[in-house]
Amino acid sequence: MAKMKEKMVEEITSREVDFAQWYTDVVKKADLADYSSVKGCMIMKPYSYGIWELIQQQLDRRFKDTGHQNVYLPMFIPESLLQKEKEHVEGFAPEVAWVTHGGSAPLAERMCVRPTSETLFCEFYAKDINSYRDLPRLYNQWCSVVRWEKTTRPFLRAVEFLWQEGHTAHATAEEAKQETIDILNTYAEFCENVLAIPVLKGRKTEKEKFAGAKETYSIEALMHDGKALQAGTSHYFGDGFAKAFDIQYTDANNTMQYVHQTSWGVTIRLIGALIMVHGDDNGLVLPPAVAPYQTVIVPIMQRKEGVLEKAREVKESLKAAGIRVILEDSEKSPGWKFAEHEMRGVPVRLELGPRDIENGEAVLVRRDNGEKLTVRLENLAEELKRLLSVIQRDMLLRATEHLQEHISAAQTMEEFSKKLEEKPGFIKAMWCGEKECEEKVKEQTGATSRNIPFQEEHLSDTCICCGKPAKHMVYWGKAY
RNA sequence: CGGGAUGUGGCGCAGUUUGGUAGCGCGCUUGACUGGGGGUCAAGAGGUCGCAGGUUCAAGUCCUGUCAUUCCGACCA
Repeated sequence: MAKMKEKMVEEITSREVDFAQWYTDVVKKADLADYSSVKGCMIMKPYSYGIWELIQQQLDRRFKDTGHQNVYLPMFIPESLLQKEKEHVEGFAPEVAWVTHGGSAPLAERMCVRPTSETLFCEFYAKDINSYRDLPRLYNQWCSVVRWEKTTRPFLRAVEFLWQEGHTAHATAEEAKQETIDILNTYAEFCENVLAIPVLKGRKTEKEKFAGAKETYSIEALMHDGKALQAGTSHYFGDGFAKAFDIQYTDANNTMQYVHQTSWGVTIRLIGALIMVHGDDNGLVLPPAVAPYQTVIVPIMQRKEGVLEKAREVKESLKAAGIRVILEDSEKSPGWKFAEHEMRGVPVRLELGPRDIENGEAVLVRRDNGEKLTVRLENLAEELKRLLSVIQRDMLLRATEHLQEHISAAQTMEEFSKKLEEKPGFIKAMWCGEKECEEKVKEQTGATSRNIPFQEEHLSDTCICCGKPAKHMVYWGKAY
């Protein structure tokens, strides 16, 4: 592969210099988001919303294919409803926004703006489910939620953010558990095949579990700077919520039974992950599957007769072939256009000038590695489709390689700290299962338990922290 | 929520130390020449300095408060 040329965009801080600054620079320069006057609430501009729409479409199709249906529930939750499940309230109460007035009149009961909708779904399910014939209920909703976070960052942590939340009710625990795992697998497959982001699947420790859940599973992704990002979660609730909200059904033997539930979600944080996994010093790099524009046509000497006409013709033919394409026909110089669309991460640039037209060719330039190739105009759509799928594949390969290279194992706390320092990433280490040790590891190394994989390796017999017999192998890492 | 930094045309900044009525670059508008890596020239438009008080003859500059952004921690998707 051709080596990417040196950094060509001065406005973007280099990743090596200051990764955090690089991130905010990319968010701005790639035209993804802007700030609003409310702290932590951002404006998703057309470009980032376009990415979100592609994420939505492709995830939604997966949900529908597995029998899920979309619904929409209210954004307000009366305080008494939120209070019904004890652990759940305790987890969310500190960060909810309260509505206290309707117009100028104080409300009899204050309501919170949903931080998540378990309680609303439960209230609904209690009415909606009567018989075993009503089960399973496989609902999902696309909406925004509000959590009054203290520090915020675009896409990674906002006060209001877009997400999908699936809420399902099942007749048996086994079925609900299966749903939890199925969804986790769907998320992982989606991340890899659509976002080109490899993830580690596993179960969360007690400490990191969702408020009110029996079990929480997550997919964890590794950012370019070696920090971990929880990219999605799937929870198994057992019948805890069902008992708190009295969600019962009559089974085939005419006896009352509690349902078993799950919930699961991914958010616009995935856009943050895309930025931090694939981006480089020239800006964003988007995998073709979620690029609002997969190709940008840059005409050269567009005022010369025939150039723009040909460019438009090419655009239409690519569009007809199902490729998302944009024609950059502004009066800006070609160099400006190159840089601009590099910042925005458009996977392929198509250069078309008088010389190319005369030769019946076009120049294609890959965003991910800078490689240039010349293709015949008559094969363009076909070649481009092939190239886009190659890019999609190469991006996943590169990210997978980066992930593999940044997973290490540690036997002692000293080794743990040293490895985390020298090569930030995931650290595999044994753990006794005690919360105290988890906290101690965090205190001493800054790393938290990310998850426990389904296939655990046996690294040693004892806990890395206390030396007592180990129960699990845990992936640890510094997290966003 | 604690610690640091910042807020001045659309964007990035200077001016604040020593109060005297706002400046630069980019961008924008119009025109011409250009065009294969952020073009050139010319002519224009655009801001009372985050917001609210206060001190003063006079505040971008000093004081108090507040809001927002950003970085580092603690909390979370």
